[in-house]
Amino acid sequence: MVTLIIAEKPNVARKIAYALAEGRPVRKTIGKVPYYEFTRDGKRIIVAPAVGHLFSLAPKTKTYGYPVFDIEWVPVYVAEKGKSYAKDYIKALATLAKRADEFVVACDYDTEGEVIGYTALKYACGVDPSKAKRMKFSALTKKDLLKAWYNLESTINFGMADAGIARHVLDWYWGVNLSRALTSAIKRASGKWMVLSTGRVQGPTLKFLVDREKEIQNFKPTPYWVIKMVLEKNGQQYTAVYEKERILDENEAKRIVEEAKKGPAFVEKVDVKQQNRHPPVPFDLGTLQREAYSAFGYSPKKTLELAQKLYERGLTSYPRTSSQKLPKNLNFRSILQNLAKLPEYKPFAHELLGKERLKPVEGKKDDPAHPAIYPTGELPKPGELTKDEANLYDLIVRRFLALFMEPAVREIMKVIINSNGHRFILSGARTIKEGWLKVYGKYVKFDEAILPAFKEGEPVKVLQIKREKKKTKPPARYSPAAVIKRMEDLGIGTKATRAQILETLYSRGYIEGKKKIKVTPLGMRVVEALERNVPDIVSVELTRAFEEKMEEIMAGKADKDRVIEESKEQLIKILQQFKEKELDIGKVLMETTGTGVTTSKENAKRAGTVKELSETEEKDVKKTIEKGEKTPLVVGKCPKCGGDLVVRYNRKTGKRFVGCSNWPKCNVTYPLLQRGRIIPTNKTCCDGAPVVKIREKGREYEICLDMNCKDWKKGKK
DNA sequence: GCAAGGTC
Repeated sequence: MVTLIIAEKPNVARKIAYALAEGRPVRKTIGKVPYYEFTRDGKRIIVAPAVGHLFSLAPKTKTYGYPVFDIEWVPVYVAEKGKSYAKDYIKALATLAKRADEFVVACDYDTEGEVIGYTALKYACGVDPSKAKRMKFSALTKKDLLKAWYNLESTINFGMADAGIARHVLDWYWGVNLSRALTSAIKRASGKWMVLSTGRVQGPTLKFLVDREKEIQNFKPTPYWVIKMVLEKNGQQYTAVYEKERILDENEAKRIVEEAKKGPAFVEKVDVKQQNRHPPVPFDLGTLQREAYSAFGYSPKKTLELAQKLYERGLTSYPRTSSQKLPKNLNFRSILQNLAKLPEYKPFAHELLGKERLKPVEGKKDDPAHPAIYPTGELPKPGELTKDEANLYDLIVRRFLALFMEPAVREIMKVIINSNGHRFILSGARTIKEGWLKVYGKYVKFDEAILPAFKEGEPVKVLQIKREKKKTKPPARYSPAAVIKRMEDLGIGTKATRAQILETLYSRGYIEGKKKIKVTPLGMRVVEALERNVPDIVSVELTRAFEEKMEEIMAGKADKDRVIEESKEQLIKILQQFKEKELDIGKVLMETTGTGVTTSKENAKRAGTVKELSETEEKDVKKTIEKGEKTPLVVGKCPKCGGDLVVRYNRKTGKRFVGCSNWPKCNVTYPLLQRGRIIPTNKTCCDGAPVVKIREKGREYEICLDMNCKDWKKGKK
């Protein structure tokens, strides 16, 4: 009797073997693939790894046309270039399977893990997946793994496997067919062979970049005035700003300056507050990618590659994680003792080792498969790391050290100066206790604006009061790190794929610019063509729909094959229509000459149907505004233009929503629940989105108006 | 030669 345990990856196979073995497991290899042999309770056990997906979907016949739905599972190295390493792993599993009579899947307990286990059993081991058992664990500790071993599930989770398989097939159907359709369209119009692509994640990602591009192209700067007061105290000059930060009317600005100049100016109020700033949370991959971008300018892809290298050298933990929590049983002291051997970390590590209790801060996000990224305590040898690797290592180590340190204390000072009835605000801020900034201040900067002491009622020596003309600025272009964040917020892609998908958009020629991403005319046209003909593929709703289907399959409420069949029927219709218009679509895609600057109206015109809808909608909103709702309810400030966010009603549907008072100059809107009374709260959440209180019969709750808010469900309590 | 998802 020999049991073969299949792990998701080599590193996990090793951990499982060491956890389950009585004594030391024996490490052996087949080719380059390591596996482990040992006994437990008299039972002979082998643990062998997959390396992620060993099998992938591929068309049965090698034709280049579309639609194509006839696909099958093949080894990854057959379907994709550069995956030859997988060959040895499949071979090793096949060999070991011959020696085994019992099979246990021990991949990550999620849909992808279930697919990895299922396909490995079926296609590498040549066994019936329904004969295999399942080890189910959420941490790779000895305790958890032993518990999982003694409480084996009698089968793998077929609901999960089916949901995962459906996800693979649906992504393939939509992505490959529409990519072929786009490629074919441009070929027919231009005669040129040029690979175009789209998919469930690429589509919406390119779409939000295009939306931003259009906002920038259509942006009309409006002038505004800022009034400043230059004053002197103890021989030093300071600048206070008028309480209303933006004045849209020049005459009003002039008047305020003239009146304020008359004086006398005195200190009306001094407000000094202390604020605790807690250390930042442990790194999940997305947060690390953003921080490395802001600290070193590394692209998300580069950061993942560097983190992978550090992980392979054993210096830091597994990087593809969405957790912001450290393992509960991690030996913090021993890691700190090791880090103390490096002179740059010695003082911080020693300070922490002097503490009685080491309690790191943790973030909200969690990941069943892996903890947050932390230094293992293994140290790099001198000269072992490249400059980039050393930078990232330093970032990870300092973040780790910061987690255990005291909060920083900031003093925030606000001096209100009154001059002839007009108020100016002089703001100061300084760090009065460094806390964790000692170790991490290198990577995060707080403003230091130190003010002298002011007394309420004291006269102020004003040197100058002036108005400055400014212009509103268009919204900023996305950086690669900001794209990853937006994808995270939208819930598209995964921590391991987002960076790669962004690279794909670059390589297709849809976007350009290393730090400030600009959509190329081609990228604009691709979104136009898709929006007009296959709006689903540029909408995040496709992901939502897939997720719903997968939930149903997992719960046994839907049948995998039925779901696949429905998607196929839907696609057949879409692709047929696309094919009929292929030449025209190709011509649109070719219109990539000129400045690339088009108005949204022009784009809408080109895109056809979109135009009609949006114009009537626009009119409706306009009428609603013109009609003048009686003093609309203000629920907050517009995060984009500073206007008022007010409750509005769609004329046609009567439904309420929140919009910016500067419409149509500003297009910020938020959806609103249709029930209950709206009560403003003065609070904001996601990127300045207002939080409102909803009062219904018998209950009330606060809610962030950003639908993608992570606390949405929680806030609803 | 196209997707998105694992992992090296």
